[in-house]
Amino acid sequence: MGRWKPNARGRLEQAALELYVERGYDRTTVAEITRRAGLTERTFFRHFADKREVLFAGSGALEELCVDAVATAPGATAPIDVMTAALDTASSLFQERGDVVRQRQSVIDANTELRERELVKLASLSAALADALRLRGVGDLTARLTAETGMAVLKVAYERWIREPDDRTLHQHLGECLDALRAVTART
Amino acid sequence: MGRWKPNARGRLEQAALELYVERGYDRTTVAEITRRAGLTERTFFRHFADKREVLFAGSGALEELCVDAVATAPGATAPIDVMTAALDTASSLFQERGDVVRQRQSVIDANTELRERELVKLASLSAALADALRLRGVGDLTARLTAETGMAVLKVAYERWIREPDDRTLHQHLGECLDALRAVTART
Amino acid sequence: MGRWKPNARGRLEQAALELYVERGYDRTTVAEITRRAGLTERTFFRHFADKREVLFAGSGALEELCVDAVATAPGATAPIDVMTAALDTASSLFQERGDVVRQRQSVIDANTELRERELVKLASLSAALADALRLRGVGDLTARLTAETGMAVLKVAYERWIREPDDRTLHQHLGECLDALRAVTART
Amino acid sequence: MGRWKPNARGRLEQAALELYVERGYDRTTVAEITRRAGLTERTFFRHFADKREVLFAGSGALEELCVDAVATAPGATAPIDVMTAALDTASSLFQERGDVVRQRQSVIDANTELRERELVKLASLSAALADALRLRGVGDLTARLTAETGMAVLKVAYERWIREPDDRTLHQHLGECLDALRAVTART
DNA sequence: ACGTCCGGGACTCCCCGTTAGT
DNA sequence: ACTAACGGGGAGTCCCGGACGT
Repeated sequence: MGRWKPNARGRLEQAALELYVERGYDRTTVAEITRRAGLTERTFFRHFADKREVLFAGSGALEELCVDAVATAPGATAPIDVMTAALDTASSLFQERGDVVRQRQSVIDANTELRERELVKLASLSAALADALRLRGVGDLTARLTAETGMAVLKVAYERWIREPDDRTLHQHLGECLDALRAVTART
Repeated sequence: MGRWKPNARGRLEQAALELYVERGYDRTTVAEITRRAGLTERTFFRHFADKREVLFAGSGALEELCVDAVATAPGATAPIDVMTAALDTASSLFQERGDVVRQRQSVIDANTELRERELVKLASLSAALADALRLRGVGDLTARLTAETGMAVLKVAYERWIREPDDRTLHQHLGECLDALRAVTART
Repeated sequence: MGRWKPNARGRLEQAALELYVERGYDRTTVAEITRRAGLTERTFFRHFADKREVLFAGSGALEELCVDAVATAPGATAPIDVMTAALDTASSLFQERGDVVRQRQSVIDANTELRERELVKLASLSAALADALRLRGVGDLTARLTAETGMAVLKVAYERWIREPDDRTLHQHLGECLDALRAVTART
Repeated sequence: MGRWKPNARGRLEQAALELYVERGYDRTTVAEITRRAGLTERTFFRHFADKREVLFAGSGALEELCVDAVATAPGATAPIDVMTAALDTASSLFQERGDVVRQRQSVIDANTELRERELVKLASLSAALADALRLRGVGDLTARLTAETGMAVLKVAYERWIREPDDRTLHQHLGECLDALRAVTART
C-alpha cells in the first residue's frame, strides 16, 4: 500500500467541481483545488493538462461510446440514422445524471474559456464520428456533413433540454430538432 | 502631432502574423511581437484582449456583414435561403484574399489554442445569425437550427476549399455542400 | 512618486545575499528572498535572469572597467603588460571591499552551481578582453592566449589572496603569480 | 536474463545526443529522451546526475588519462613539459573521433548551460592535474599555474582545431599555442 | 495613447523521494 | 539491482491586468 490516500485524480475532480460551483471558475486557483484535495499543484498538472480539462475528463468516454454506436450500427443503415443512433447513446448518458450535468453546464456557461474547451470537445467528437462513418464506407463529404449536422442537432437539443425544465427528455428534444432540421433543408 | 509613430494596432497585427508564420504561434512571445513593432507589452494588451485575438480582429466585421445580409434579404425568402445568402457574402470576403486567408489558416490549424478561438468565433457568428433570423420572424428552433446548419456547411466547404487547390471557388463548394446536406437529411 | 518603495533591485540583492549567508544558497528559495524584500517572485525574475545571477550583478561593471583599461593603455604597451594593467584595475576593485568580497566568495565556494556561474563570468571576461586586445591590433591567437593567461593568473592570485589572510595585497599576489608563470614557461 | 533490454545507460546517451542534435538541447525534455530510449524519467536520473551530465559522461576517463600521463612522466621532466605530455594524451583522444567530437561540441556551443558544465569539467581537470603535479613534488604555486596555463592552451588550441577545418592536427595546434604563449610571456 | 513598475496565476520542467514489483 | 508508478518541491517562463505618470 502506498503512502498516499488513493484516488488522487478523483479527489482533484471533486474538489475542482466544488470550488468552481462555490466561487466560480476564474476565482478558483489551482492551488486552492489541490489544497482541498490534499495534494500539490504539480500533481494536478500531472493528471490534467490544464485547469479546464478537469471538467472534461469524461468526454473521452462519451466519444468512445458514440464512435462505437456508429461502428456497430446495422450495415444498411443510412448515415443520418447511424448518427441518430450515436446521439441517442450520448443522450441517455446525459439523461441519467441530469442534476450533475446541469450543475456542470452552469459552470461552463458562466465562463468563456470553458465554453471554448467545450466547443473543442464537440469538434473532436465530430471528427471522430466522421472517421467512424468513413470506416463504414460513407464518402468523405457525406461523412463530414453528417457528423457536423449531428453536432448541430445535439447542440440545439441539449441547450433546450437544459434550459427548459419541462418533462421532455433529451431524446425527445433530439427527435424534434431532427424533424425541424428536415423542414429547414427540405426542397421547396 | 503625437510623440509616437502612428498605427500601433496595425503594426502589432503585422508583427504578430509575421512571427506566428516564421516560428509558430506558441514559440512566439508577446514580448517579441511588441519588440518587433517597437512598442511595449502593455500596449499589446490594450489593443487586443489576448495573444490570440490579434489573429481574429477582422472577425467582427465578417459577422456584421453576414448579419446584414440576413437582415436585408427579401421578406419572403425561406430561412435556408437567407442563410445561403449570408454565407455567400462571407465567401466572397475570403475568396478575394485567398493567399492571406490560407496563410492565416495554416497558423491557426497548427495550434489548438487558436482552433479554440476560431470555434468561439464561429459560435458567435452562429448566435448572431440566429438572432438576425429571429428578427425576421423566424421561430426560435428553426432560427437556431438554420444558423447551426449554416455553420456546418461553412466549415466543411471552407475546409475543402482550403485543402483542395483546384479551381473551384468557395461559392461552388458551398453549393455542393448544401446539396450534399440535403441528400443526407432527405426522408427516405 | 510611485506606490512602491524604491530600489526594488537593491533590496532583492541585499535580501538574497543575507539569506545565502544565513542558511546557504540551496536552502534559500526565491520566495523567501522576495518575501524579505517585500516583493513577489515575479519581480525577482524581472531583475535577475535566475537565482544565481543576483550574486553576479556587479560583474558586468567589472568587465567594463577591465575592457576600458585595455582600450586606454598606451599604444606601445606589450599585450601581457596591457593585460596586467587590466588585472590591476580589477584587483583594486576587490581590494577596496575585501570583507564583502570574502563573504560573497564563501557563498560561491560552498555551492557548485554558483561556481559554474563564476566560471562563466570569467570566460565572458576573457572573451571581452581578447576582443579589446584585437581592437588594439593584436593578432587573434596572441589576443586569446593573453586573455586566457590573464584569467589563469587572476584565478590563482585571487584564490591565494582570499585563502591566505596575511598582509599581501591582491596586487602583490598578481605580481608573484606573473613571475611564477614566467618561470614556468621560460625556455630551458 | 533480465526482463529489460540491456545497456540502459548507453541507450540514454545515444537518445539524448540524437535529440540534442535534432532539436537543440533546451528544446529537448528528459521525458522525450527516455521515451525514445524506452525507459522512464526516473531511470535517467539514476544514471546521470542531471540533464547535462549525459554529454559529459566520458570526461572522467579523460581526466584519469591525463592525470596518469602526469604521474608517469620521467622524474626529471620540467612541469611545463609534463603538462604538455598530458595535453598530448588528451589530444589523441579527441583526434581519433573527430566527427563525434565536433558534433558534440556544436551542441555544447549552442547552449549556455552546457558551456557552464564544460567549464566546470575543465576546472576539475585543472585541479586534478595540479594535484598530480604536487604529487611529483612541484610546489603549490607552480603546480596551479602550470595546470591553469595548460587549460588555457588546451582551450585555445581545441577551439581553433574545431573551427578551422584544415589539415592541422590538434597536436600541432597545441604546439603552436604553446609557442605563442611563450612569446607572450617572454621578458622583453 | 503610450511607457513603467509590479502583482498574480497558469503551466512546464528538472530533479528527488518512496514504494512495490520482478 | 533495476524498473515502474506516484507524488513532492522549487525554478523559471509566459500571459495578462492594475495603478500611476507623461
